[in-house]
Amino acid sequence: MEDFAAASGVSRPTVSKYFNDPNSVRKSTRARIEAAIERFGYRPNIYALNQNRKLTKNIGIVVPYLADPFFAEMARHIEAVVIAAGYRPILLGSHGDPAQELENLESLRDIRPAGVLLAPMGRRSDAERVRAFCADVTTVLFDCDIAGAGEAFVGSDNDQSIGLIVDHLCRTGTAPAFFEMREPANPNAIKRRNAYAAAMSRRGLEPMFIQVEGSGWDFEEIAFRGALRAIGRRALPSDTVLCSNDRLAIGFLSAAYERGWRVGRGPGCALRVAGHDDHPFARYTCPRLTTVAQDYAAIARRSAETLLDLIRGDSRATARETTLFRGRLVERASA
Amino acid sequence: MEDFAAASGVSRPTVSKYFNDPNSVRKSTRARIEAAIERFGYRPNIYALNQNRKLTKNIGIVVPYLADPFFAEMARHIEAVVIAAGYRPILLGSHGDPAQELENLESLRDIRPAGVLLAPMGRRSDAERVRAFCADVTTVLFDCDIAGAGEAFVGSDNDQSIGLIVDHLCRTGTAPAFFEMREPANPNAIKRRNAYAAAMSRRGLEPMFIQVEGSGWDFEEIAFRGALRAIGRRALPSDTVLCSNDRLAIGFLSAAYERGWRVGRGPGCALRVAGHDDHPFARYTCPRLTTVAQDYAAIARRSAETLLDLIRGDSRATARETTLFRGRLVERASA
DNA sequence: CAGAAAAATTTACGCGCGTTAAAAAACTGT
DNA sequence: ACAGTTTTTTAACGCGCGTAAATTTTTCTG
Repeated sequence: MEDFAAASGVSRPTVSKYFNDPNSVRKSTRARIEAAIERFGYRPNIYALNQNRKLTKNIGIVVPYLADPFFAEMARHIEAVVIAAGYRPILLGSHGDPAQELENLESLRDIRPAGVLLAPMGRRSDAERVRAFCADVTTVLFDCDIAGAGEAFVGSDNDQSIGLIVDHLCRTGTAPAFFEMREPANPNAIKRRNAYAAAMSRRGLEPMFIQVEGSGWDFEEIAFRGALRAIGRRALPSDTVLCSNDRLAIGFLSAAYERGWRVGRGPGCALRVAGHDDHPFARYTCPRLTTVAQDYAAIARRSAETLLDLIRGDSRATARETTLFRGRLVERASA
Repeated sequence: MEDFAAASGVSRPTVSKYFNDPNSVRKSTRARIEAAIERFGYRPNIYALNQNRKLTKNIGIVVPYLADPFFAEMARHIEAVVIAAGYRPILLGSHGDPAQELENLESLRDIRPAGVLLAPMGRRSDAERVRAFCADVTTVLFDCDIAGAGEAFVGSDNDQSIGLIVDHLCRTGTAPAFFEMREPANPNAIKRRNAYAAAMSRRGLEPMFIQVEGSGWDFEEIAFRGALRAIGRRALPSDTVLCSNDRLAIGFLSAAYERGWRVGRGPGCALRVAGHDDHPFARYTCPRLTTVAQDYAAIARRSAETLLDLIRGDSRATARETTLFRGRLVERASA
């Protein structure tokens, strides 16, 4: 920057000032600096720069698993909002590993982020240390909540969304059985399980569970194997199956097809299958998956804007806020 | 670090030395430092640290689109290799935007990476400026080649893999038509098109193309719409369709199902569909997708190790090397 | 125990910047 | 052309570290 300043005939502090806000310097000097940029292609080192700024423009985004299109999509939305607000997103995936999650948070400290948007891994997260991080860095959680961590939480209203789809399924056919992992790593899964049970109870019906074994992030495979066995044993308690999430539904549909069970609501269909989330691939399953959409855009926008408000100091000191967005029924062919 | 050194009763340069290589200090001082780490949880700031190291341990990884599970999966493999080698991966996705691709490369400069692994976006990439970057930073390309850019390229042998699947399809039924985007952004698509034409020619057959319109990264949607129309018009030149990649195949299968065309090779099937890549979701389509697998692990390993060799100076000055891995036929139910 | 070798300390500079305060220069209106 | 108001420059310090050379301390060898 020293050399660049000399080359552009301006002092270094002025150049620094320019990069901090081009409008803070006189038009004539701005022109000189910009001409020099054109000539030499100089740009300040963002990391050296962040070392001294009192407030950086860095926003960390941490998701549990980038190879899951749900999180990839969510991250994509959030990054767009963050960039539009003039901040700099740093996206980190934790590969489904709680240790990596902590490592990601710790490494974020080094860039002194203005704030962090964190989708925790869930039950496997080290809640204690996540809370400790949130105490130091302004953080907003999304998708998955950890009690007492972060300044706010933005997610989906599982009660409402599960109610919605159970409603739809009951209205259009047999009451659904609930297909899920026996020991899900995600608190949302627990909430959905309970929401399902409650929805059934409201109708005076006994909840029916199909629980499959498995752990890790290979949900489709877990569901595929589990469904294959359940269908093989003819152990389905209902001809309608509500899967705890779309990735499980994708595996389930694949298994049903494999077994020759026609899925859908038309005549000749043996089974109805529904999911939850409106996963990017849900529209291309066979048949196309009926599901309840999480509002990716709204969750992304709200969580990012909540964080930005906190950073800007517009809404300090208020109590921890929880925002739950309603799901939207996406009626396709599978149920 | 100053304070930490004082607290642990050791000088700062020694602490610095310790973090550079714990074995370079005496056992007794190592113990004192580690005790202090235990007590205070100190860790050096990775960015400040990289500012002065002559050689950093940073490896940049840039892929065109993280929301595409193919790249997410590839990145996952590469990160694992890089970490295992004791380096620090920095993963950046370009959101399908050439400008973002350049921005990612430029921002990588700021962390002075030891090297970069780049999967270029393809024809839309700014080849000139990518080459300029590669001239400054040791770079290995993977998945998609740009002539003259980087020290090496690692990818798939499209000739071999397309030959393999065409072979399989011809041996087990009708010769395939080739389903693709009319103007693909990816050079691999062009190679596959040519490989298909060549494979057909070798058999004395006329190549048959089904080309759909569309641009961007929403391949499934493009294929879905295109296939819907092609099937609707009964414009399929063959009862066997080879898709240029699995994402197109996923869309195609969805459209075929929608139209009530049974896909597979058994009796009662109207259509066979095959893909290319062994996309993470290819095993869960209905029917499960026959495809030719790219060797994710091998490509990841080879590209990372080629880069690391270059960094370590084991193999400088040699000519630009191109490594193509063979595809592996994955015979599932769809063809 | 002396002497040699190894390790640690001291001192100092550098990376690429932000930031501040005081001094100098460049503009504004008249 | 002048006082008054921006803007810029100068000078200096700081961030959190790596690194190098010279010096001192510790440890090892016999």
